[in-house]
Amino acid sequence: MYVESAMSGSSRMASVGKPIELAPGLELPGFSMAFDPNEEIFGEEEPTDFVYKVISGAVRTTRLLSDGRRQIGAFYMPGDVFGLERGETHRFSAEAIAPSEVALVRRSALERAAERDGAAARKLWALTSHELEDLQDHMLLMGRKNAAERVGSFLLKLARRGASGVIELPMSRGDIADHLGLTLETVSRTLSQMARDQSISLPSARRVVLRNPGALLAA
Amino acid sequence: MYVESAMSGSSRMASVGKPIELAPGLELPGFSMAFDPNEEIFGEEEPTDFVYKVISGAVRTTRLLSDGRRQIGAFYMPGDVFGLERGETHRFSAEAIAPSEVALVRRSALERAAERDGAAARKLWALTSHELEDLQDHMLLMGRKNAAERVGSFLLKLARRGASGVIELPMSRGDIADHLGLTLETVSRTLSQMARDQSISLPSARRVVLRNPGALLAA
DNA sequence: CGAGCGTTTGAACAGCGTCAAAACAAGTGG
DNA sequence: CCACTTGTTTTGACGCTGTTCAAACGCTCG
Repeated sequence: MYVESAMSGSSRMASVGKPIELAPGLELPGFSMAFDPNEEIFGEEEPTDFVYKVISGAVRTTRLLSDGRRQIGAFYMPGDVFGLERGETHRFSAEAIAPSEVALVRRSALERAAERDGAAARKLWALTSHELEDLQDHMLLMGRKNAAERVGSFLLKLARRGASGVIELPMSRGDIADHLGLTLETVSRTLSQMARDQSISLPSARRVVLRNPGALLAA
Repeated sequence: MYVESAMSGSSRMASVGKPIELAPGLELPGFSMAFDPNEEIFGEEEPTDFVYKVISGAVRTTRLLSDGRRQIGAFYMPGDVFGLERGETHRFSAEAIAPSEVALVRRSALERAAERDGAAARKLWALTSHELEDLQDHMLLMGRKNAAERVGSFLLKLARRGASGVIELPMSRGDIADHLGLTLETVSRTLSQMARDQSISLPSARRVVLRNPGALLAA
């Protein structure tokens, strides 16, 4: 969808002018919207009019090759900011994975804040920088790790944000596969194998408990 | 090597206090150094005291897994800035590929400039942002493209910067492989195949001429 | 001319992908 | 409450792409 056209009169806008905290100490006026699973939040090539933050639910950013092959750039969980780009148009599309509430801040508001306030500018740079660091880790994963190492690294990364030892997976096997550069069958097989090895347990398909995190470690 | 310790009295410092143009309209005082092929410019975990710019030659940034598997993050050609990170220590090491001259600018000088001048801060953000975009393309390449598509994309990207149709490769097959997530044998075989198909010609191992760029295109 | 790398090529192998089917979970309507 | 539908996950059998191991080739530079 294209937000500009959906904005006026949409019943899905939860509120307007609410302060949104994009980073610690960086609050800007914005509003929030609700999205259903698989609903597009913004599309590739659309203008970068907004910056987004996940309030609840989960979001994926995706990129497609002309023949349909898909790469998921990242998953965003509550508190994460996404869609911050310097160019005029998005290079990824973003979709809700689960029912999600997403906060939107106008890019123009952001730019004015960065103009006025050096500290705000630095915080925005930090957001981009952090995304870059994540991607650098991911590049090593995709370039040089095997299937078990990829899935293991993915689980460990998820575990790091969730405080408890139980990981709730909002995304499907196919989403994980398209994020890790594998097929959904390989992801499923790898998880089954890890469960057989007692490295994890799988109380249900979307729930993982780490039993032996060390066994998932690669480098 | 660790520059701080090598700086005083080094005969390799070509000059001091020279103005270095990190981005169009962003000049900062710095100095330049010469590096031999395979010589380390900075190491993983070293403090991020400098930002670097290739004057001549070529540079690679690399990351290692504990068992020696290597991922090359990017190749930097004359005019490119590298080593700009927000954290206190580098997440990659950098080595010269060919005999190279590299300009160094103190990070502290950079930070003072960004503090004073909003435009300078924005240019630094743009550098990080551009690196992020490159990496996003690379992620799609590594996650979803086959060997021929990876090598093809790599050649097309190199061709885009060199104005002429002839590409000079400063890096080895092994370097290309570690950048694309392949083995050096696969890179070599793929290039040979492309030459057989008349998509390229290989006047020498380190020189590629694009004969049919369209055939290299993937998506 | 010979030594030492880097590159090319070959043959066998393995990891992951593809295709297919069955099992499972969740929601819907009778 | 159960039968049915739909989408997701698991599992199996097989094949291909890219890796591994190995040898030959060809630059480049003493």
